[in-house]
Amino acid sequence: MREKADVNQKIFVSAKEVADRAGVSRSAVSRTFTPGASVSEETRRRVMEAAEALGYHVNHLARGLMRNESGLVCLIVSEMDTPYRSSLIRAISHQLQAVSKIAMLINTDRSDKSVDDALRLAISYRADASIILSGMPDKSITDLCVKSGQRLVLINRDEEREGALMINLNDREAAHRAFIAFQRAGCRRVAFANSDVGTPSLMAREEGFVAAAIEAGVEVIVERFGPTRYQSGVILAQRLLTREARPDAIFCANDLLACGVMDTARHQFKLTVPDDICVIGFDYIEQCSWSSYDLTTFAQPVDQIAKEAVSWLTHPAKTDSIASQISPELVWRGSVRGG
Amino acid sequence: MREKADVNQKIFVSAKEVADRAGVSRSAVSRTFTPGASVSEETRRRVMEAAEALGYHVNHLARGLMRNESGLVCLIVSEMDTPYRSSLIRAISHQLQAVSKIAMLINTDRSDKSVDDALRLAISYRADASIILSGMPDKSITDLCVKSGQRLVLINRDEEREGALMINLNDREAAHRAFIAFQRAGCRRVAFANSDVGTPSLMAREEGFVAAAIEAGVEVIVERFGPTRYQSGVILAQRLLTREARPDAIFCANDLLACGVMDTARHQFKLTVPDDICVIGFDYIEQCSWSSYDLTTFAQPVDQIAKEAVSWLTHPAKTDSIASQISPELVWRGSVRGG
DNA sequence: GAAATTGTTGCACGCGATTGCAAAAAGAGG
DNA sequence: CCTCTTTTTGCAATCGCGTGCAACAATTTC
Repeated sequence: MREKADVNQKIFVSAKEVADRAGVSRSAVSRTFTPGASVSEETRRRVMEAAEALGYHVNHLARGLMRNESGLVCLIVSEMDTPYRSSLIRAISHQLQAVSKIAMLINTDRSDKSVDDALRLAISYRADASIILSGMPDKSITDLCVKSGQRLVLINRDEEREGALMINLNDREAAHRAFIAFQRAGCRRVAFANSDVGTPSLMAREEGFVAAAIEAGVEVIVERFGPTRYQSGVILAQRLLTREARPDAIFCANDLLACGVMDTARHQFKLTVPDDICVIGFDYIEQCSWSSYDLTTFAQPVDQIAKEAVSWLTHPAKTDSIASQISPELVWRGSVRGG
Repeated sequence: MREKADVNQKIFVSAKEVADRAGVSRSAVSRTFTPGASVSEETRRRVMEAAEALGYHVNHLARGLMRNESGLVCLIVSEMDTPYRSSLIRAISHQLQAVSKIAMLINTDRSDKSVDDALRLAISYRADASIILSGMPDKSITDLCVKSGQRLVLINRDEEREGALMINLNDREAAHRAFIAFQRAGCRRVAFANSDVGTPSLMAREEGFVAAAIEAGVEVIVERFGPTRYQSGVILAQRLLTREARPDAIFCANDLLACGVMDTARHQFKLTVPDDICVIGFDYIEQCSWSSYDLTTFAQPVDQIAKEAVSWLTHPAKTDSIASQISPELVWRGSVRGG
């Protein structure tokens, strides 16, 4: 009659059944699985035995309904197969598991609307918190989250949101250091290779770099193209290196761009790094340590970011909205002269 | 008094409140948000209006409790920041979202016990399904999953489990083709570079390659070391290339190893690819297309895998356990002569 | 031995939704 | 206008669990 229901029928064993088998009340079962509840050693043993035999597991959906705490944390992210993103996700979900929470993964496209939808989903699932790695949701939605008592963490999102924790890198300052490094290496013509997506942190790096150059009275070439991926780095390098005044130093908005730039400089333009051209990246993805690149870059401390985010989730908020500033460490490798 | 409760207090608006505001019964609200339920146009409008004003969202926890269908799908995976894994996760979570399901991410360490724990968690959350990308859970647990009506998908896991869908690559056959490719390129001394973790698919590649060589009456060198990462490739290359009879062709168990092997062959041993040595990888990670590598490799069709997995979740099982065999395509690039 | 204290246990209610059922309302047909 | 059919609606039961409350048992104290 109802074949669809038949197939999807889930028959999990409930606390009632365990109680019957153990010869105790349902409350006893519930208390056995509630840390800190009052149960005698004897009943606990019998309950555990019955639970084991029947394959009982507490229903976290129902528990979440009662406790008003689902244990779910929503991770909102786009292009999650990118090296930096995936390592951040890994770090976060690892930290979450350490405090018995569990990550729900939602990937979005570029649009802010899809981030809004993701947050709505988080609300529907009564997620304890949402961590946003990409895009920027509408204020009305974030307000609803906060009002509903959901925690909110924005990573490298720049824009402020009441009641949310914001973890940001000090992009400007880092960019400044990149410029100094180029100067020390004796570079004369510096350039900045950026994507054209214009996210706040990328723009901050650009602005910081340009500002440092202007401050030093040096001209700087800025080129922007495509998403922050390898292929864009290829195009950017082609544009930069065919210029009349060829740059001898390129600061790239992130490591993937840098890889594309380096490969193109070497293979297509037959330049050597760092003798003909110095390159600095940003993120500290694993590939940069590979001997084909050996890229000097700024390290985003993903573990620290993850730890800060998760520990804030488990601790009460101190003020209305908190900002955490992290200074990325410049990791010296072979793509810049000197060091 | 109870400061902790205060802080974690979540105050979501419930269907009751919406009903009151709209002047209808709770059932009407529920039906408005249940596709296919019978509600008049007028009440639906009033309900939606009230819901909008109050910021109401259906509680999926409670819905899941009633419907016995949480909408959650558990992804169990280790080392998820690895390029191949992260692209597979992306593909799967994307497909899941397309059918209104949502991925919970659990990362495990190497041990099978942690996979067991992950599955137990999946049961606790009444996940509609679990997809296992790493490790192999105990049969007692998988049986419990299947008995409870939870769907199970094993990707590249080899070992059989009753009631589960198994998606496997035809590793042996692919390895055979790799050997043929080397022969066509005129290679004389072939080698296989493997990790020593010994997962079924890696071993299948090794066995297939060795079998093909033996069949052709050619000797083959096999070296195993470490996890399937770049750094292991470096070590493997050092071991292989310092041998008296230096191989002129290396089939690597996966792309990361291949990258390490290539870099080491070039930079440390000053060999050129593919003239001095040919290399073939496995997985088709993005890095292999970078011009520093330009690696000939077997493409794991992640989108196809994801699609098969998810479509099986939404369709009734036809038989007890289903196996799907996929033949990876050999993508020819510059790391092998000829082609 | 009685009273006070401490520790367990079961009952019953509530969490926020879905849904079968029957009553009420609306529409159709003559 | 009345009857028959079709929609719409509200009531109440249900899902699996947590927990306050009161009853009860065990232990301590005087």
